Parts: sequence; C-alpha cells; structure tokens
Amino acid sequence: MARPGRGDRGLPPPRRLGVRLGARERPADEHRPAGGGSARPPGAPRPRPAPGRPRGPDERPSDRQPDPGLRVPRPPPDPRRGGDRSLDVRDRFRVGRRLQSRLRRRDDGRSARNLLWPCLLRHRGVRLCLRPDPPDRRPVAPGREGPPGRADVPHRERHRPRHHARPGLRPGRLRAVHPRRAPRGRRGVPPRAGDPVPAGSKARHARDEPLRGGLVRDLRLGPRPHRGGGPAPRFPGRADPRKPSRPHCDGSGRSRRARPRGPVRSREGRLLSSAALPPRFEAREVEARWQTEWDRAGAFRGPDRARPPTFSLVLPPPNVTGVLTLGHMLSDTVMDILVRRQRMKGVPTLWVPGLDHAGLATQVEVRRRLQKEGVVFEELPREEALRAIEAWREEHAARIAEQTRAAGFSVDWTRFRYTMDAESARATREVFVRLYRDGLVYRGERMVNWDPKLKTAISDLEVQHAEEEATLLYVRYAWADGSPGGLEVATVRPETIFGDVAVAVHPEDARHAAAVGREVRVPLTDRIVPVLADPAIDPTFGGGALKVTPRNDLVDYEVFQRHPELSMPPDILDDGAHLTGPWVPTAYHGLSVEEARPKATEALEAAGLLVRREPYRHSVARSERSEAPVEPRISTQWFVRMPGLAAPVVDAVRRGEIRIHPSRWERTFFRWMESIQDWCISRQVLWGHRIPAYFCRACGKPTVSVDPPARCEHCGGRDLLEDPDVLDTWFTSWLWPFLALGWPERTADLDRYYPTSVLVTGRDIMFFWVARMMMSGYYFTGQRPFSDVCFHGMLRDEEGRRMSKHLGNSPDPLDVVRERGADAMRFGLVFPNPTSEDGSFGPTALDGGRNFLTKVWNLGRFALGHLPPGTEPPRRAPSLAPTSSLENRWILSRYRRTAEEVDRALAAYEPTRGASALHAFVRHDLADRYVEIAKDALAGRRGEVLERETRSTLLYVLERTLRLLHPFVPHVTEELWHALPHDGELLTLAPWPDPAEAPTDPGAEVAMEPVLEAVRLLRNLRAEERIPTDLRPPAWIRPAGPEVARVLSSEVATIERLARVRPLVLLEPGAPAPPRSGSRVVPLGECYVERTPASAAETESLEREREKLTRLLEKTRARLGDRGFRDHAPAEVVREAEEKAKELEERIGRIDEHLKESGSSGANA
RNA sequence: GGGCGCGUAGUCUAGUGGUUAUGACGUCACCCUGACACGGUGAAGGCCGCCAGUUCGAAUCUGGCCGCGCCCA
Repeated sequence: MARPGRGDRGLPPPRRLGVRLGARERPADEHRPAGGGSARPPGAPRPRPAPGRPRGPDERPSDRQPDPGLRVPRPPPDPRRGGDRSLDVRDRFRVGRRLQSRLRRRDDGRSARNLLWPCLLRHRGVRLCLRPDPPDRRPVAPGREGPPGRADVPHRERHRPRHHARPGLRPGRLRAVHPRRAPRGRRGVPPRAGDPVPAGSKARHARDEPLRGGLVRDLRLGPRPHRGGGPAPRFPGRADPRKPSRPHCDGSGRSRRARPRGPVRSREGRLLSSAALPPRFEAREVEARWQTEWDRAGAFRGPDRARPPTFSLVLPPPNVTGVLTLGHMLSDTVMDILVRRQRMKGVPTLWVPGLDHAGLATQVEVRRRLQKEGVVFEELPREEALRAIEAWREEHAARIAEQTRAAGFSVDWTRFRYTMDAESARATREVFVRLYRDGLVYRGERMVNWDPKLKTAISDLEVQHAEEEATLLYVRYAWADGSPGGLEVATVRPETIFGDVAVAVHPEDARHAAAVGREVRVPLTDRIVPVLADPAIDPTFGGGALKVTPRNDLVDYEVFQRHPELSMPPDILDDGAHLTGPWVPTAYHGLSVEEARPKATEALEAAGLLVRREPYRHSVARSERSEAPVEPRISTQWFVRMPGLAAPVVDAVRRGEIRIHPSRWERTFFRWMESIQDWCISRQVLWGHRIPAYFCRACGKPTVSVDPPARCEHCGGRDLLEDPDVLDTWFTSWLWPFLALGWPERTADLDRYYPTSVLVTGRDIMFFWVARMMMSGYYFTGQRPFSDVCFHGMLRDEEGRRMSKHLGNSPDPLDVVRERGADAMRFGLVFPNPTSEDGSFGPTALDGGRNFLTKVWNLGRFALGHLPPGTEPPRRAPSLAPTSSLENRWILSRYRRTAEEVDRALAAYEPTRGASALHAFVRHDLADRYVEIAKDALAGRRGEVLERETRSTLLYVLERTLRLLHPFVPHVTEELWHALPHDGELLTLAPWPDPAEAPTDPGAEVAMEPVLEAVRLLRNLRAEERIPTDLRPPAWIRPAGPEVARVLSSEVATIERLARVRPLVLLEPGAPAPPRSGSRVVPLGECYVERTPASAAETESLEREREKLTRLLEKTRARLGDRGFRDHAPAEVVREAEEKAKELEERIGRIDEHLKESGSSGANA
C-alpha cells in the first residue's frame, strides 16, 4: 500500500508560500521602533493600533517608547555576503521553501523552537544582555496592579514567615498549601494544626509501586475531586474547620481559594461572565450529567433513515467471561474517537454494541466458581448447569454494560446484540446448514487437539505453546529376532510406548539403513513392530529413530498414514488422558499421563532398556482455557473446510478492498491464510449453540437442518437424536458484522450500514476472529464485512505482561473512571499508546490525562473570564489583516495546522497522533504562549481594537479546539463548550471543524520565532543570574539582522512582559555591551555572558557551549574539506554547510571574547 | 525450529539519507506571577544495542551479531 507522500500533507506548494512571504514584506524604511506608526499596506482593511493609543493603567512611558536613539536602523550590507541577504527576494523564496519543509516536520510534533531557527540562523546571533537592578534601584511600580500592600513588600519577605512560623512542619509540605487558596483576608497566614495536609507526597509513593495493586491503592490515595458530601476527610482528626467557607474544596486536603459566586469583575471593573466555571473539573458529576444528556437526546442512535455513505462499526463483543479490562477500554476509545468524528462530520453513524457468550471460556469460569462452593459442574443436571451459566451471564453483562457506559462510549444501546439471543441462534444454525449443504462443513475422524481436563476438542488457535523443561529418554528397542543390540529411540513420553506401532528412521540415514525392514520389540510389552523409513524423521534428533504412536502425536499420525501396511492401534488414553485399553498393561490402567511417565521410566530402567537420559527443553502445547497439556487425539468431529473460504479473502486484501492497518500485519495475515487448516467447530461442552445435526438411530447418519427434522433424510427413520455437542463460540462470532445488523433477515439496517466501515481490535484475535469474519462476510453476504481493519497494540502492565482478565492484572476500568474520570482514562490510554505498538498504562498515564484535562478546563475558565456576557458564538475565523497582531495571526495559523494534523491522523486511524498534536497545541502553543501573550490585549492595555480582535481569536481557537478534542475527551469538552458562547444543542452533534476555515500564515509563524526565542533567552539568563522572580531588570538585545530587529521591535512589550524585564532595549549592531551586564550564548545566536559576582555557572555554561560548537564546527569543516562531499552533495547542501561553518566560527569567536572578559572581570570581582 | 517486529536520556516515545535527535513522565533549581501547583520558568540528562557494508554523508538503507517481544510449528 502506498504511503501518503509528502505532497499529501495538505501544505501549499512552495511557490505560493514564497509569494505570500514576499507579499508580506514591508519596505525596509518602514522599520520602526516598537509602538511606532505603521504605514497601511494598500488594501488593508483597517489600520493597526495608532501610535497614540491609550495606555494601560500600569504602563510607563518607557514601557513602550524606546528612546529614539535606540531605534533599530538597517545594518550596512555585509560585504562577505555580497549584499543584504535578508532583503533579497530570492532568498525570501528560499526561506519559504525551507519553512515549508520544516513545517511539514512540524506536523510531526516538533517544537517551534527547533523548527524554525535554522531559517534565522543566517541572521547571526542575537545578542541579549540583561542586568539585574541592584536592590536599591529596584523599580517600585507606581500604581501597580495587585492588592495594596502586596507589590511593595519584597517577595521573599512576604512568604518567609510562612516557612519559619512552623518549625515543626517541613517547608516541602507547606509548599503545597497555596496562600491564594486560603479565604481572602487569610493570605499569608501560616497553616494551623488543623489545616489540611497536602496529599502529594503520599500519593507519590504509591505511584512508584508496580501497577498491579499499586494502581488501585494509588487511586484511593491520590488527590481526587471531592464528591459533594462524599468521603470523610482522608486524615481523620484533621478535619478542616474552614470547610464551610470553601464551596469548591477539591477533597485532596488542599484548600481552594474561595471563589466569589455571582458576577466576576475584572481588574478594570468590567463585568465578566457570571456563568463562572468551578475551579476544577469535577469529572464524576460532569461525566454522568452529559452521558444522561446524550442518551436523552438520542445522540448515538444510528439514524433510521440514513443513506449511504454511512459510517458503521461493530463493537467486538466482549466475552461474558469476565469484566472489561483496560485493554478493552483502549480499543473502545479508539473506536469512539473514530465514530464521534464521523458523527460530527454529519455522516450517519452506527456503533453496535454486543456481548459474546464465549462458550468454553464461560463454562470454565462458572465451573471454577462452582468448584469453590464444592459443586462439581459436570455432575449437575444439564438444566441446572445452564441456569448457573445464565446467572453468571446476567451478572457480568450488567457489569460490562456499566463499564462501557461509564467510559462514555457512544454506542447505540437500542441495537445491542448478544451472540446467544434467538436471532443469533437462528443465524448460527442457518450458517451451519448452508455450509453443510455446500459441502464446506463435514464430519470426520481426524486428529484434533484434545483438552483432557475439559474433555473437549479445541481448535488449533486455542492451543498455546510454551517452552518447558523435560527429560529426554533414550530407550533401546531390542531386535525381535533376539540378536544383540537394537535401535535407540529418543522420547520424552515413555508412557506412550504402549501405543507404538512401528519405529521409523530417515530413508537416507546410513546408520540405520540396515535396520529398515527388520523388526523390534516394543519395550515393556511383547509386541513386535517393524522398522520403517520415512522422510519426516529428523536424523539429527536423538539417535535418528522415532517411535510411531499414531494416536498420540500428529507427526506420528502422518507417518502412519503414509504406511498403509500399518493398522490403527486401539486408544491407550481415555478422554481424561488416563491410560487404558487392551495394549496397556493392567498395572498402568487408570494412571494419568503424569503418573504413568515416571512409572514407565522406572520400568524401562529396571528392564535395562533405558540407555540414558538428558534434560531437554521443548515446546509443550497447553489448552488456552484449562492450561492442561493438550493431548492429540483421533476423534470424530465437525469441521469447516477453510481453504475455499480463505481464497476470496486473500484476493480482496491483495486488491485493497480490505485494508489492514498497520499494513505490516498483512504479511502475517497472508501467511496464515495461505496455510490455513480446517477448523474444528464441535465442542464437547454444555454452553453454546447446539449443532443442528440429528443422528438417526436406525442408519446412524446425520440429518442437518435448521429446524428439528421429522425424519432421517437418509433412511426416513423417525428416531432421531440431536447431536449432543455444541459449536465453537467463534462459529457465531465470525458472523458478527452482519449478524449484529439483523442477518439473515434482509433488514433495513443491513442495507444502510453493511458493509461496516472499520474494525478495531487487538491483533491477538487476528486469526480467531478477524480473518474468519472476512471469510464469512464474503461467503454469506458476498461483500466485505468492513473496509478497514485497525489493529492496536496490546496493553501491558508495568511488568510487561499483557493485561488480561485471565492474569487479573488489569485494574477495573470502573474504578479508574470513578477515581480519575472517564476522560482522563481515555486520554491517558490513547495519548501515550501508538496504535501500532504494544503500550503500557499505569498511574502516570492517568495523571497525564487528568492533568491535561485540567489544563483544558482552565483555558476555558480563562477565556470565559474575558468574554463579556452576550458574546457571539464564533461562527467563522476572525479575519485578520496582515497588520493585525502577530500573536493572533500566529495562533490561528497554528490552529489550522493542528486541525489538519488531527484530521489527517484520524483519517489514517492513528488517534495517538491526533492526540499528540492536540496535546502539543493546547499546552505549548495555546496555553503557554498565546494566552500569556494575549493577556495584555485581553486586559485592554493594548487598545480596544486589539482587545476585541484578541477576544474573538481566542474564542474561535478555543471553541474549535474543543470540537477537535471532543472525540478524545467528550465530557470535559461538552461541559466547557456549553459554558462558552456556542451555536447548537450539543457539542457531540456540532460540526467537525473544517481546518481550511482558518488561514495559514507562515509569515506569522516565522516572525513569532525570534520573539519566543528572545523570551526564552532572557528567562534563561534570569535563571542563570539568579535574579529574583519579582524583579524586572532592564535588558538589551542586539538583533542579528534587520528582519529580526523589525519583528522584535514590534513585540518589545510582549517580550518584556513574558520575560519579566523592563525596559527592553534593542541595540544597534555595533553598540557596545552594556556595562555590568550578563549575557549568554544561546543556540539562536551567540550570547554574551556577563560577569556578576556569581558567574561560575555562567562561565561553565559558556564553556560547554563553546565545546559543543567547536565539535560541530570541526564536523562541518571536515565535511567541507571532503572532495566527495563537494562533488556529490547538492549545491544547496554545500552552501548551507558553508554558511553554518561561518556562523559557528563567529559564534565561537564571540564566546572566546566573553570568556576572556569574564576571566579578567572575574579576577576584578 | 520457522516467521515477524522492536532496541533512541532513568522510563516511555517522535523521527524514511544532510536536524545542534522530538515530546512526555521522572530528576534538579527557582517560583503561589489575577486561568491552572493537577501550575509556571529554567536546567541537567543520549557512543540513536554492537560490528561491518552501501554512500560525499547513516539514528535512518543493507548484512551479520547480541538482547527483547510476538506469532506460528
């Protein structure tokens, strides 16, 4: 299958990008200081905020109006580069192309920082300088925001008392007590003895434990939302006396800030929305509420009047065997994501839930339960046994339904199906009869896998092989004629000697050539058997001679069949694998295989026939259900002829009619399909669909019929006996896609929703189920049952074992949902687990999910707080002029790319990719960057126009992002969506966003880079210089080129605010570094380091940087010095390397200068 | 025994021939900053399993080896 090429990624072709960029270019003389006026490009609808715009209340002149002397002029052309490259149009074009290729990768989740800097690298380093104010010169902002008495108290002092007033409590614990959480008026008051204690530390410990058990414990211990009136305080005796005053206690023991109910006023006194959201997402309450709402609205009913194309899928019916595991949750979440997206796209969708009776598996479980009560299942009368199973089913079916509902899966419960309901029974019988009439079902005596514990035949797929230790015995078979010696036969199963009919050697084995045709005496018996030659014998195994026990080994059976001179011996094992029969000495009768083995070994030894024994590791077949060693057994069973059924399926997959994702499983699929064996479908158990075959007591032949026949179709006899056996569960399950839609009736649902769209499942049942469904689909409906198969990985616990109900190592999803919420579980499952690989799931994944939801929730709260009542829902993307604020253009463009990526990922059945894209976008772009930048504008400090524009941009992006997130985390998004201005009744029915609605703006994305990079640099410097957080020291940047200067100068205020510096001054290229300033070398350019007294860390990091750059430079130079490289590499690559080398040399040079300075000034200090 | 897949910071993970190797969790440091401490900022942490080969150039392609997993017999 063709992988989507790069061109499919929905990005505009390079030329257009280049043109766009070019069009955005302003004449160089427009470069101006921050806040300066802007010439209006022709056709631009509205002017940018005027230079004389109103100032924010806390704004000082120096905030915005850099000294005219510091205006950033165009640097002189660089003679080495033959002109001012950054203004060269062709160069621009190249940036566009590179940007494009970078942005492509960006879609793979790379960070913006690493994405774009290479485009900027050529501009040379930005110099950043930053100097902390000495304490006495610290600016005390007049009229600063914040409650009086706060801003003027030095930060450190403000908090110190809290740490020192309680010597008995470690600061680490106090840390978690948020002063703002205390009711107003109590800020800064140290916690008292009765105050809640943070739970974090304790929860951490639990989190370190392995998943099994650990998770459950952790879930109980971890911080969790308080359920109104719910659990008692977790620390008895520490009840919080302030509780009544805190309506939104989170129950984790931490107090929350009391939030005033009713209208909220912003700092400026404007009325904000009164529909304030609670400070924390209360998963349990919100999730239950929306699940009810969705049900009430019938949102998940498959439309009855749908016309193709529709989107439909069947839920792989879980076994009633037990409850659902997190593995099911992963699978179901993937399906839910796909379905919900389609539903939002307006496609009629149907998701059919169901339940599988899981015959043998269920019977085993019920048997086990009865055993605990002292009841032997096999001894129960049939009716009673069935009643016991039915009781089990009811109990578990309810539990499974509860689990499915709690997770918020959008299945259509009105179409629920059970594989043992009347319709399913009818369909199963029809299928059997039809296959029988078509000659594809037959009854035959063949070697089958026999489970001696459950006393039933099982299919090849139900057999598990595992390596086990055993002892290999070398047994001498004496010559029958009494001549000395004999043949040495190696075996691990001496107890089957009684069933031997021959000894076989390889025909070309020279050692035994003379033996062929002679006869040997079977040890422990007096039977004489021939020595045969057969090509199946492995001459390298043991002595090269194999004993032939046709009833007890498949290979032996095949050898036997090739030698018609042999006759079939009587059985030596009964159905419980006990020795029996005329060939077995009476001393062994009734012994199990395990008991007989040592006994036979001893006897052989006593008889002097045991030559030697050696330890041996070999593969043992065990029954999947009972774990008993499987005995090959010749038995009469019903079979389905598979090769004929498989052929059309193989064709269909080859033709691409059914696509398998990830496609690498196709090979495995084909291999199995092409060597497929007949399927043994009869089971000697109670629980299942009875085989619709009726044996005539007169002639012994079966009459096969959907309804019980009146007479034998062979002899007309009336005395008929229903076949006591039942059918393999999978004989019903393999019909599921059409069975669930009403087949064999020609129902409307079949017309509308068949073939289904996609099948999502773990690949553990690829052969059991998926392949067989394809076969039945083509055979019975003539159509593919689904167009796409999507295999996901198996969840493993933290010990790497597969999660299964069998091992009991999966937490109950219901517990997970109760403790952390369905959305947290869903995101925690999908986000870290690529569909193609096996994944893991533990408490940390859950935390990640929950934390992300909290982030989204708080974004919603933030936005809500900045929207005046009556704000219109965002009907279309805000149309931003090219002169609009950079951050708005940027976030729209980023949103657009994210939307595209999510769409693409889901269309390719890769929900993890979609989740990653959304996670990265929400956390990094939207929350960490955009919102932080936009705060100024939203507070009205950058003028009304910008405030309005920013508001509508924020609302638009957030609202559309909620829609994109909805399939992943439906509840929290539904709740937030309703709190925000919106059109429509339910988010779950709201339209899926068209990414193209929002414009891409590569120019804004490029321009944003230096801004973000500058912020990062300054913050880094602050940290290195250990400048207290509440200081806003002055800072300087020496921009690298005019382009960077232009961007930076227009965003000075933003950088100042985010980096917490003031004022930020842009220096001219040649200007000297400000005195007593610290600087750093950073990736973007070079960086200067300053020398303050504590500069060891700085010097160290400079040296590290230098080392790194030097290594890189050497590498680059080596490459450039290589003839081969110059001759063979594309010119562009060579040029890039040259530029890079120059770049590096310069940067290293600057670092050296700094190190030198630092050395001298360090000495002075 | 055969087949398939996987080895990338302590852990999980992105990365289809030119990147200063991505992100998350964890770790360390600073920080309650008017959405969010379930938080913010910054930092440290990588012979991209090993060895050959192809190539001007390999985490990426090929072969071998080692380790792990799965499927099949």
